Amino acid sequence: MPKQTDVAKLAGVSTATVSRVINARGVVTEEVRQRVQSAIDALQYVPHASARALALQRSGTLGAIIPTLNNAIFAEGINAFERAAQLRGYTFILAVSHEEREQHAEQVIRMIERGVDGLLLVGNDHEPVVFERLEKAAVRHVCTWAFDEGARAPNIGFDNANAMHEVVDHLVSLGHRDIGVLAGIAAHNDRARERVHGIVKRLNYHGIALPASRIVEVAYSLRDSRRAFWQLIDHDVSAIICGNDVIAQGALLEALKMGLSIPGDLSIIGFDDLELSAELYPALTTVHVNAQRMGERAAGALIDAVENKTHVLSQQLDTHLVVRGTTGLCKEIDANSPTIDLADRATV
Amino acid sequence: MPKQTDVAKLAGVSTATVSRVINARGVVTEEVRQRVQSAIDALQYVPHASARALALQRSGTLGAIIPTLNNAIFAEGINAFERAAQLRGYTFILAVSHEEREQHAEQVIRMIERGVDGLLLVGNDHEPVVFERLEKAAVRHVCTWAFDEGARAPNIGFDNANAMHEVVDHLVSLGHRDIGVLAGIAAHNDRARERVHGIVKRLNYHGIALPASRIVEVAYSLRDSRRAFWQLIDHDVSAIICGNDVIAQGALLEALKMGLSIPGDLSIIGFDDLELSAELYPALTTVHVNAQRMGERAAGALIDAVENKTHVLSQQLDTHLVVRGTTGLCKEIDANSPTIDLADRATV
DNA sequence: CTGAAAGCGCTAACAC
DNA sequence: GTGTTAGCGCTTTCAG
Repeated sequence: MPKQTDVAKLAGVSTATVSRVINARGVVTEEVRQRVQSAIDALQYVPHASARALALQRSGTLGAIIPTLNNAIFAEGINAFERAAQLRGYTFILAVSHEEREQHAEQVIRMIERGVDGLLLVGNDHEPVVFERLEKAAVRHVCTWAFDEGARAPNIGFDNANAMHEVVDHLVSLGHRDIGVLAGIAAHNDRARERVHGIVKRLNYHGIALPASRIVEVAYSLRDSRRAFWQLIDHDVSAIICGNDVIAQGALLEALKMGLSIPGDLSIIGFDDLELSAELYPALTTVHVNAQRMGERAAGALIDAVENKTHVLSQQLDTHLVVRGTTGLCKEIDANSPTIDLADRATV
Repeated sequence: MPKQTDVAKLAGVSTATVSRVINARGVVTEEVRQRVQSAIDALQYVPHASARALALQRSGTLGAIIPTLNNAIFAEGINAFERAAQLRGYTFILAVSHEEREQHAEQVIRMIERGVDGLLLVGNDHEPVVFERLEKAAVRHVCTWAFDEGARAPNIGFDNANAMHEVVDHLVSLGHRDIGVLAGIAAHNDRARERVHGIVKRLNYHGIALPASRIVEVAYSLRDSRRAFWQLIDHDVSAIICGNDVIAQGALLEALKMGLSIPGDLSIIGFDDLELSAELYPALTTVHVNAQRMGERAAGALIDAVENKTHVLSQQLDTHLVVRGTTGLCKEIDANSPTIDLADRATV
């Protein structure tokens, strides 16, 4: 592989000049610039990023550590993050933790080794050592998919608990009182915990209890969700709130398969608003999350902080309920009995 | 950030010794090893990957350039590729081309700059300059999602054309003669082209023509697929072969919505066998592709070649038709007329 | 405007 | 066994 010296020799200049041309810094005669450029083209010279990173003490890379790519919502966010990074000239390094806790701290260290300029993490639930290392190494980082006031690191995401308020309000206004939850696995996952917490809190606000037996934890997969659905159905619920759309899709598919009429017999609500959710029949009522924007914002915030030598700023994104075809009036409500008017209390 | 010199000083040894301890090469007294290790822990020393790469002339990274992450099949393959890379100690660099042709050659150069030890590409349809650069830089690479004898670079994937043979045979054996195709966009996409080519060839083998009007190109999205579905339906087909499962899911959803009975009125076949396809009702008949294995194999082959200083070996993976609920007898076939017996010709 | 030279942090001979 | 030293390819003062 040709190196800068080769280009310099061929162009009859010093390596310093070649460097100036490549990085468009300092001033170089147009004539020299062209000579260098020709040499670069002729040799198909490609600069050596590691050498550059070593001299510059900046790698020009952004990293991300995510739980999995096998969930469309993460894939979408990462897709956008990568694109934004690329547009601003940064290379993207990805690590998938595959939900394995031990991997995580290890992966953060790998990212520090690689000298990433900025790092995206998912959620706020990370071991303290993770933040210590990151701070010590002065690697800017941002926790996404969550927005908590008390978080140790900057957050770019939404309030998972609050997002559930309108979900609960919606169901309650339709007369539902017996509500079940098909939640994501809570361990090491603050998003899943916060969502359940938000549901409990808001039901409580409406004077409705949520017995533990009506909360079932399930992995984010269609198959697991279909199986878990049965555990809940036994508990005589008229509506199910799901930890995300994959779970909701599983529940919907299973409900339809067992011959239930949706939303006649049962209401179902998801979270994420995946492309598919709008296309199913009936289309899924769910909470819309703009993962693409979150990815773009995270990349932008990280890069801004790096280039302006400032701190990463938190940003709260919003979510909103998209009412579609899987939620309807609770059939156990007598049509003549007064339905609760939420107008005076439902606003947050 | 502490560097090797700091560790060396604190442990009272030379940097060479520190290096030996870290890389577990050469021999070091157990006592010294421990002293160095303590120093590393005390300082929370993290080696500098760029400096290492520069000295070693190997980066310890693997790269991948893919069209998008917003298609579960790529996400799955990349997820597996990353995992395999990580398990063998390699860092993963990802670039998404977002289907933009110009980006592509540029991205390959970025990968070379980063000094990736191995690179995964999707399909064989890349500009010659891409291969030239890669060969010149001696970066091992592999083209996935395809297996073509004549390909310039090593392939780890399946034969897209051949995969369609059993699809066609299946439909023909069910009596279908009026077949439509909802194909992926052919431009810059050899996989999409090969699939259509395989269909045409096999139909031809059965003496069935496929008029151009019955081939509709469509982007890989549910929404586009639903729209395109109408163009095909006008052409009076009894079965539709889709470029992938996303397209097939869109077609299925739209068909059900318009009140068609599936497979009674229309048969539909997909490609990829996404998790969802098995869960829909009726479940989708489709071609199973093991993207996870493909990702693992690609990473393994790349790393083997790098570490053994050999060439990357091609591997052909197989696909197979999974017959589920969206394909059935062609209703236009008179039940009494002799159905064609394929037993003697259907084997490839 | 351009060149010379030092140094980024690490590894690999080669001495000792 | 362990230390010394010379780069790996690039950028960046500092002279000129």
